[in-house]
Amino acid sequence: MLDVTYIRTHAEDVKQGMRNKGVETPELVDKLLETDEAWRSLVKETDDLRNESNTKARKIGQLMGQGKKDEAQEIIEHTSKLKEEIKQKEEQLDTLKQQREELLLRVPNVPHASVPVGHSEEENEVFKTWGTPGEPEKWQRPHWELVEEQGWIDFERGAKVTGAGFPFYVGPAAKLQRALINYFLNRAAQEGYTELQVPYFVNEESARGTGQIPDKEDMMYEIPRDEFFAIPTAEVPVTNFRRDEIIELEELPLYYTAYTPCWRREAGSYGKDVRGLNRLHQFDKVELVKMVHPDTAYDELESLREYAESLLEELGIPYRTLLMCTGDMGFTQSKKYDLEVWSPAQERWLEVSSCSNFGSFQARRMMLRYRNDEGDTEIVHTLNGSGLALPRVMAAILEIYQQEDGSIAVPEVLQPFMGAETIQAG
RNA sequence: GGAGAGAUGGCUGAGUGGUCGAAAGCGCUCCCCUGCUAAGGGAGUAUACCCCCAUACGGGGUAUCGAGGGUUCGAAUCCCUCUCUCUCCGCCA
Repeated sequence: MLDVTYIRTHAEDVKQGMRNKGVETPELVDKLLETDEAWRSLVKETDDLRNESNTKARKIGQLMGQGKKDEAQEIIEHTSKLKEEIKQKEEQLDTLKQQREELLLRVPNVPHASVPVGHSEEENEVFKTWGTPGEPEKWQRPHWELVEEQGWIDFERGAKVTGAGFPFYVGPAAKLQRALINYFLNRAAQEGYTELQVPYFVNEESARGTGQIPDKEDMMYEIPRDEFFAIPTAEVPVTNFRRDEIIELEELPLYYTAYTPCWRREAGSYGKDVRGLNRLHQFDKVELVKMVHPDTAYDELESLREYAESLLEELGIPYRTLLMCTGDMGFTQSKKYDLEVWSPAQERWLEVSSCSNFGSFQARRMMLRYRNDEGDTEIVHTLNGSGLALPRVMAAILEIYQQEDGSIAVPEVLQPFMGAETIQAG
């Protein structure tokens, strides 16, 4: 959610941002400002009436205290019309306020000046490439074939027990996954992130806070009986962790990390894109969240990106970093990088991390604030990134570190966690 | 799951229909006093929104005492619904 005052004073920038992102129509801004104007004048009228009513009530109280019942009674008789008026105004006010809110929620975040303008993923900028995306060896197999043959990941039994996209990881694959989680969490701790263990279900307010509702509620699994949502990413509980709080200046910046499973309905996905570990309904991820001073937000985005990149470099996985163009970056972000690893068997890039700056967009909706030098409250800026999403990293390892006999050379940094240098093929 | 108690400002905690956005204490900030320390005195100290004035400062108003609704001229205080917390019992990793 953007600041209305900002929209009022920078209407043209906001409209241009919308055009660049290709969402909604700029007329939305005009309609919003109109509604806002109407709402504000009605607030004034209503508050004035309420003031009158309060003044009278106070007067009555005084008179009663002095035992002047008759005089009090006289005033009381004159209040019924006022009461009715207030009630009417309040109803109108409710409607307008709601309209204003709805319009406001539909205005996307404005892209940062450094973001390339574009309409589709083709116009994303390759920001960085690391390592050599290799040609597949003739014996090198896609990860899904290998894991099925070796019994390391059991998609079929997962489908039996729950459904498609809910695999079992068995033996060495389960251990490899745990090794990655531990590695990522330990590295995040070194980097200054505070580790959180979080609820895996959230209520509607939290989903609203990070913007899954009203925009993307179809992505989430719902537990209607208890009115919970299964988290689609740890971003939701972690960012909401400090919702409705005022953070002292000295506390900033706050870095949080959490490992969680993530559940996504991924409605409408099928075909070869979702084979194996490419896309699942349940997957594991280590998430990174930053709450920072507005002045440092874009620097924090760079360091977040660099940190996520360093994980892939330490694992020896070739990757590239994309700077997302305006049309491909999403509603809530002002700037976003995607990290993609190379899958040699599929000869394609797979997204394993997305690092975003939301500016004040999320925090405003959550009333996540800090107290500045002057003691005034201001909205915190939030960022997040994956550090990293597990399945595709695992897929990359299973392919890149695959040896001719089907065994897997364990990346050096994971060996302490695995207690072995190789995962033997059976 | 059953029975009961409760939810007030950064914290503790008063307040059961009228001048209460809320006593008091603690904490915090500024000032004064004392040669440092301790003690003491004074002032200030919630959040959001609207309006005026004005790009600083300032002034006025509205709302908020867990949330939402209701009664009343007037609600922290009375009524209803919900949420959460605590105690006891049951169950349980």
